[in-house]
Amino acid sequence: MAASLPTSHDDTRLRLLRAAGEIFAEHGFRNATVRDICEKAGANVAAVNYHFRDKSGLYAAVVTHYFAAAWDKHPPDGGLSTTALPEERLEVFIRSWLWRMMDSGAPAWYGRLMAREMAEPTPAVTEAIVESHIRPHSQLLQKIVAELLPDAEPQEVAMTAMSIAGQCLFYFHCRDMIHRLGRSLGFSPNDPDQISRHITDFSMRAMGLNGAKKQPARAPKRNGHKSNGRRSHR
Amino acid sequence: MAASLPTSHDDTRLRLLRAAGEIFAEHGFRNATVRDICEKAGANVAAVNYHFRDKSGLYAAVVTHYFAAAWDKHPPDGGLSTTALPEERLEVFIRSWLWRMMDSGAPAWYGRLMAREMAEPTPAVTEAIVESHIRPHSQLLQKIVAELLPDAEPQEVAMTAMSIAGQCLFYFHCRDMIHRLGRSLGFSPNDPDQISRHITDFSMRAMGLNGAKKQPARAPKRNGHKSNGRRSHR
Amino acid sequence: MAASLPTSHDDTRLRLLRAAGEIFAEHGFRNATVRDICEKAGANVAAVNYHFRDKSGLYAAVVTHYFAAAWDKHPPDGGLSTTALPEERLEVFIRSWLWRMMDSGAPAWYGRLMAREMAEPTPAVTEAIVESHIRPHSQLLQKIVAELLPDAEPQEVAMTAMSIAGQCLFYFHCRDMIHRLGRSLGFSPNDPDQISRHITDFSMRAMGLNGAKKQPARAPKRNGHKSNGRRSHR
Amino acid sequence: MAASLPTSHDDTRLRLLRAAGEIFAEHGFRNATVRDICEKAGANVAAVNYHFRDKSGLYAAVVTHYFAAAWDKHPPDGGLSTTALPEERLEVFIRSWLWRMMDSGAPAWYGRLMAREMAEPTPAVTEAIVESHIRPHSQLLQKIVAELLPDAEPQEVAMTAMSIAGQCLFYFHCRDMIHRLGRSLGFSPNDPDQISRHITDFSMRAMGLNGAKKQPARAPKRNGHKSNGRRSHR
DNA sequence: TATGAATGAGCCTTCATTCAT
DNA sequence: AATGAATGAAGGCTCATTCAT
Repeated sequence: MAASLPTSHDDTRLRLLRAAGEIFAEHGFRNATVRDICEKAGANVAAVNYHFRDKSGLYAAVVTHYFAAAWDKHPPDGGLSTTALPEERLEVFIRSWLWRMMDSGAPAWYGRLMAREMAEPTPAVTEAIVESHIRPHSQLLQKIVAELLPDAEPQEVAMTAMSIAGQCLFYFHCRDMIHRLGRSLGFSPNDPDQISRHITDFSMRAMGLNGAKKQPARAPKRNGHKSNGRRSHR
Repeated sequence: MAASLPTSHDDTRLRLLRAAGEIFAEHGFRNATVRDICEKAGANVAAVNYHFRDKSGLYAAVVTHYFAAAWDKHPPDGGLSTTALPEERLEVFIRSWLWRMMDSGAPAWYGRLMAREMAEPTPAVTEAIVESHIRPHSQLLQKIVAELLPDAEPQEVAMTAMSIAGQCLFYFHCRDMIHRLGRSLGFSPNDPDQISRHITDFSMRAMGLNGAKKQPARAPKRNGHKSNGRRSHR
Repeated sequence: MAASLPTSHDDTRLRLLRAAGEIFAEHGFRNATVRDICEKAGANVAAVNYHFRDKSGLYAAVVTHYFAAAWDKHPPDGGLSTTALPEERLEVFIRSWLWRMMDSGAPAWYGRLMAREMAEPTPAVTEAIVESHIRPHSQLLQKIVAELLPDAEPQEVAMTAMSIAGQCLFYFHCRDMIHRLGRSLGFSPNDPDQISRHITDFSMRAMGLNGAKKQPARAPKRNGHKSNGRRSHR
Repeated sequence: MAASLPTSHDDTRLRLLRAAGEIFAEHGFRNATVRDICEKAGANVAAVNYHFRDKSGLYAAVVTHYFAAAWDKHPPDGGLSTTALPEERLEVFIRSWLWRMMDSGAPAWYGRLMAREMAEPTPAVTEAIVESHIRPHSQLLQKIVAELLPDAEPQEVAMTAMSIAGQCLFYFHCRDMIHRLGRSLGFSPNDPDQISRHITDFSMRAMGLNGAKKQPARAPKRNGHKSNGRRSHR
């Protein structure tokens, strides 16, 4: 993960990053305490200020670090060429998004951090993330939708993209609520592949593009392997 | 809004509730300070303790108060009888939800508070709200969807409901992000009626129920339901 | 207990006195809160200030009230004439003291209040109590000792009186500690009559006055009835 | 005493301990304020939290510290071997106890703190002190008495020990009252050696062991035991 | 007469940060 | 390069008291 040999300096830095990831994700920026982070990282109280200048500095480092890691593991284009069919690219876009948010692997805090950033934006950090990741992500989705709806006006494209984004984010923003309502919902969705299938189908039909995959009840042509994180992309 | 001068008849309790609404909505529970709230309310620091026992007590009171106010102003059934057509009821459901979240009238903090509650749940408060409002709301949506898709399996109904909910909440959870991305989106949605029209159409088509109501220019059948509070502005 | 018909005014006053007695005894002056007292008394928060001007005023009233009550119930001279034998008067003095401190009847807080007053004197209150009760009490003991040791110098009389007083107070000041050490002590003394017998014998012997009652193991001539508080005196 | 100017080498921790000793002794646990202590110690308000975690933590540290210091300076056995004569050991036991309580040297707050602890026990602190000091102390006294009264039943031994302990503690628990009553007492005892002589003689006679040592003018056999710290003053 | 509402001072504690080494 | 010690600014809360009715 770190380039060159990890010196003891870099080591402490990394331990802080990891500990901070967990704690920020769990408690949010304000509620997390520097002391807890340092204790978890086995470092001195002053280490944060030393390595990251600031609590905010640490936070920014953490967010960008895990954002990058998650995007690296589950890229939005899934490795597909930009010339691939838009249907395919939409499916990959949605599935990778869900995986980024629900993956419980190393970059597990990506999701929680992103949610916190949205509910309680930290100006400087948000700024950086938006420009480096979120804006391109949003534009990629709009591009795909525009290709799928060549005749639609820009505003319709934008709103369609939002409808898709909304569906994806729902499983994340409302995960606690979903879990809480679980019983009366009848089931609790936790398989990114199943969810992405539903969202893709739902959205395709809504765009009037209900091709052959109309109502297949149980994802027929996508050999139903429980996707284990490190799929083929990249 | 524009709290005007707090008259002596104006209950301190009420002034606190109002001030706390604003401040909790803006800063969240932890970040908000009792001192700020009291100053804004023109009350003593101890007033919170006296009237609400606790900072948490005040918070709970604020949330339940504004939740109730918003639901009163924009009820999810819009006054429609349960025998009304499910298409109509879905439309009303979606529109009232958006209005609750985006209305800038008196219960303007409903939305922000709800978002905060979802991102950083306050166990006791959440519990109360879920049972009194959110669970019934969720069940109402599922009931409507079930009527629209009489042949669908429960799980499909549930996921369809989530797709609809996700679209509605998106405009709320991501409002800051939408605003920030504004330029590259081409437009910034802020008319609950317009948005609700899009979501309704999008979802109806996705359900295979694309009737004659495709693109009817401007809010088609907004006959007299309660959700007419503050409509014309902007 | 109250003279004349207890008006609702006097009634509240008395309820406050009783409630304050319990709470002051249990928590001490500072730790006791006006609110708790009022709540226990079923009175308004402002009642204390209304009836007793002050928290201190209430405290003074409570202490003097229960002091007087306890002395009324267990007077130091036990009703004995000043011409009675000093041996008898010493015995009565000691026994009544222990009863005042250990009686669990109505003036049960006498003891606890007195202890608190000694450990953490409240100047104004102490002043009053000392002059009205404690100084006369101390002088009575010295007078008895002086009669028992007619040849002793004043200083020896004084120190002998203190040795007697110390023994009496021990069972009170250290009651918690005695209880705590209970197991290793082998027994835990709680019978004022038994204790007073021991102290009297111990002190008489120390004064060289070991008359016929030397080592009677089990108080022979004091018909061993479990003294039930309201004995013959007064 | 006379804290002198706190040098920078002078540990903040120690300065806090000293300041807290004085203030806790004077005002008790609740009434003492962290601010006062820190101000007196020339330290920051947060220093208490840093070094002792808590106001309670500081208190516990203070009590145990001064307890240990006082016992070190005036040990209950005075350095005597357990094979020494019980008469001697009793005398030393009593005198060291009085010195611990009345010494105005460095561990001067021992007494006041102990008194407070007894009147208003702080569960956690008391627990520790009882087991480490008080219970052994109590057992030592009982052992000595048992040797002096080889034929007595355990209960008589116990009550005799309490009579001795009561006399010792009296000069301490009631020191304010003694001072207040001073005039009518004729003298005010403040010489631990004189007092201990009286208590020893009084108790020995009460036990029927009035040997030849009646009234030997001045501290008879104070051969080299540690309890010679600050003897000559006053 | 008696009270519910409101007050302001003050307390303990937490926390990010800095300083001296 | 890195740390343990120390700081100061708040923050939530409690409490006795007062005020208007």
